[in-house]
Amino acid sequence: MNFERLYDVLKATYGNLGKWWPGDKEEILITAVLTQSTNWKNVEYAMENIYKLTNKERLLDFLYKLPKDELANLIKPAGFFNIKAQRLKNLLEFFKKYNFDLDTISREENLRDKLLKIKGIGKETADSILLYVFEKPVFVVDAYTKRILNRIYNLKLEDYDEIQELFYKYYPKDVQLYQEFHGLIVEHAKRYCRKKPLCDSCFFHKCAYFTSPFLTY
DNA sequence: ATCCCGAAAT
DNA sequence: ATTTCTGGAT
Repeated sequence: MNFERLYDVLKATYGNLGKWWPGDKEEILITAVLTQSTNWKNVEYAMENIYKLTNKERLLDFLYKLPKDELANLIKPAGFFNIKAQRLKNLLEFFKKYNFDLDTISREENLRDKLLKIKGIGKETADSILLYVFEKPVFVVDAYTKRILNRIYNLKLEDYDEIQELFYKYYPKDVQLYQEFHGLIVEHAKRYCRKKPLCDSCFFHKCAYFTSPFLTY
């Protein structure tokens, strides 16, 4: 199967995921950190704890003012809570400089580089924020993306930027497309393309469009 | 390569 | 009981 058809096949399989990342912009900002190497259910538990003490309108300002150890206690179910509490503090400190005005931040030059300077915000988290919060046409690369490229196309790429360029080369820079594409990749990886792959029931295993000679699963 | 961490998924 | 989770820093 041609790489440029991957999106259509995934979409035909899993349907319309739309924006896929749940929550409003302020919420996505927080969950982008909480979900680092953590399953989504535990992120929901952490957000539930937070919303016992505040509401969506005051979310960012509330977390900014909350002492770090209290924040760590709230987000405990999300794991890595001490590190993530510090990372959220670092992130919120950056946003505080703009009075949490997302529209102003969105207009900043070299926003990706500015996000990457925040300790605890790596390429994947930065790009997730750019794509789902600021709605920039940035493709998010994650471990699932690497796994799927490896298993379906035998592309053993490790470099983040190189993988990102691959998607930019074959797909138009479109926010809706990238938002849904990343979601489709995650959903497919969670359901079938796991570390221990479920190839027997995987769609790609007997996909009529699949013609790669490098099928490894 | 290892640490950070709890909890779901298997 | 063990593995894995919408990573990043050291």
